[in-house]
Amino acid sequence: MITIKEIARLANVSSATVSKVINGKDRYISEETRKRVLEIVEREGYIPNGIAKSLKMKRTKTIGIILPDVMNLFFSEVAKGAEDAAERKGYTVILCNSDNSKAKEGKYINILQEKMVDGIILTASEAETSKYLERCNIPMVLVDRDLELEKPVGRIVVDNVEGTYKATNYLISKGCKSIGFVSSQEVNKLAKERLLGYKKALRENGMEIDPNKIFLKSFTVETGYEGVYHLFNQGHVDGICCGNDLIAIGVIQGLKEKGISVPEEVKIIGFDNICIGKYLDPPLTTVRQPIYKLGEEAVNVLISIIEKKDIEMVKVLDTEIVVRASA
Amino acid sequence: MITIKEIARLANVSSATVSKVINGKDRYISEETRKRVLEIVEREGYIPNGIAKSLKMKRTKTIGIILPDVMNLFFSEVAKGAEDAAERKGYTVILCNSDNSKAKEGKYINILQEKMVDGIILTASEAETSKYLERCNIPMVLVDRDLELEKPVGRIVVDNVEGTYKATNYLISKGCKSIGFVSSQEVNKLAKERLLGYKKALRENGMEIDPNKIFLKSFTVETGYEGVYHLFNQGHVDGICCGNDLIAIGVIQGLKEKGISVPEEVKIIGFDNICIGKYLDPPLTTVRQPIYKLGEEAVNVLISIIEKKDIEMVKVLDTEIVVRASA
DNA sequence: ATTTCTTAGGTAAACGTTTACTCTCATATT
DNA sequence: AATATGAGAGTAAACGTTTACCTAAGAAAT
Repeated sequence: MITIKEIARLANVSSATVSKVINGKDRYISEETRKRVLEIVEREGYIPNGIAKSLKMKRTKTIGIILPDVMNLFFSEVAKGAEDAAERKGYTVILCNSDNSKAKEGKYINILQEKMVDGIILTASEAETSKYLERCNIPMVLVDRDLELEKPVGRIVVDNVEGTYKATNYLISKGCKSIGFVSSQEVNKLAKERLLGYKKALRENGMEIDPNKIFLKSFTVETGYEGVYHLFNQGHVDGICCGNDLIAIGVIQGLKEKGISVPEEVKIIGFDNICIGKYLDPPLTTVRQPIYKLGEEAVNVLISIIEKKDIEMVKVLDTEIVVRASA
Repeated sequence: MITIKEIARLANVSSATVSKVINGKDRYISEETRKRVLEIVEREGYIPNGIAKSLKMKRTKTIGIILPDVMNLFFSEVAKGAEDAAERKGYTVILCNSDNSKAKEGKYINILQEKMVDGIILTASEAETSKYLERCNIPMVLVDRDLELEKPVGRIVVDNVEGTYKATNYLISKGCKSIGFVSSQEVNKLAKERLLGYKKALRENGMEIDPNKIFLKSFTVETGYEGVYHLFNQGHVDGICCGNDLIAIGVIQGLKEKGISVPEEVKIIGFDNICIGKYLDPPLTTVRQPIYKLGEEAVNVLISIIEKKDIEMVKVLDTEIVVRASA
């Protein structure tokens, strides 16, 4: 690899001059020299060594994004939103899959610090701990899954209570009298909030909260599938509010197996609006989260923190019901 | 941030000694000194500066992965496979979405070179060019979409001709007499090969190749949807071989709208076996590619090249028909 | 008694940039 | 005539590591 010194030698100038030309700090460089240097840079195919630059400048123009699993439709959309926004601002992103493991999450936080990333976007793993996080002094933005932390971090979330509250109310407005809830266990704030919204809606409508109609395991298709069997063993429902769309997929599958028609016998509403929802059968009615924007805003806020523009650190994005055919 | 020099000062040794201890090159370090240094490292929460290390060592333990779009179920699985494999080998991955744009792809190749990644995994954008690529002298592995290149690169692909050949034969074995093909335009080798396999199967079975039964646009749900209308305007088919699963999703949706039943009236087979296929209605019969493994092997081969173990540079992975309900 | 080997650890260059200073003219100002 | 200003470019330190080479001292071998 050819270096700046080599270019300098070929152009008969000092490396300082080459550096200035390349970086546009050419106020005191003659047009002639500038041209000559640029020509040689072009001809030799010189590519600046970003590592050396980062060492000197103490910034890498790189951010890390830690999320449970990019194969998950939700997180891949967050990742895309984040990467797109980063690219627009001249940053590059390192992708880290935590597989919902605290250990892996901690390991990555460490690696990212070693790699001197300028900031980190984190969708925390499910179990709530913050040991690793508190002692990391790189700018950080939490997205989707919020967390109680001492240190100041950005947060991009939606109002989850409101989301399931609206969803449940929607089912009620459609005439459901007995509504079940299938979601993840209350291991984190997000899961707690979604359960809360469901209960709140029932309570406000004078409907009984029946533990037998609540099935909590994890945010997966399998949970939805199991949930159906659980709910229908315990009795009967005519509507199911799902903790997310993956669960809704499993629920619909389970109901099909049981020969129960959606939405005629049981109405289903999901949460997230993942991109595949509209191709399901029936197309999924759901609570839309602006997933892509979640990633985008996370990067915007993170870069504001990095570049020390001060800006609102917390953004609560809006949810909205997307009516399709499942409810 | 505390540096190695600071640690050295606190431990009353030279920074060389600290470096040796940290990196386990401690053959000539007394146990006493080793302990003392390690304790101070721990106590002070020292994190090595990977950038400085990379500059000196001329390697970053980072690889770049360029793919069209992580939001696409296929590529997100490739990405996951790649990231998992990289993590196991102590590498970190920079994620780049090309959005199928040559310009963006070229830009990223450049950025990755500046960031001094040790290697690049590339799923080329659709249009075939290699200008940028030929002049990049970083180890590279092509995955999924193969490309003619002068320079030596790794390649991880499946036999696409065989894939659609098997798929079409499967439809024929199920009694289809008139088989359509909906796929992407022949902009790259992959698309060409898939079309070839379809034609080959028809030819070998003495069936006519009818251009009206072939609709080529892009590898998207929309193309599948449009394809149905195109095919049924031109006449009638009783089986459709799809260039990938996303197209199959669109095809099924289009057929539903037309009130045509799958698989009774028209049988559908996809390609890829994306994770959502089994939850479709009807569950999608498809040609399975080992998508996750594609990413995994890409990283394995790439790292072998980087670390100069020599190894087979080209891997052709197997496909297999996954029978579900759509055909 | 001299040489050689081994253990323990230090010195300082090098990796490829950026940038605060410095230097030299030439021109403008007093 | 002396001084200030500005254009144009160079010098060298610094960023935080790693590592080839050096030193010193004690043990072992000759």
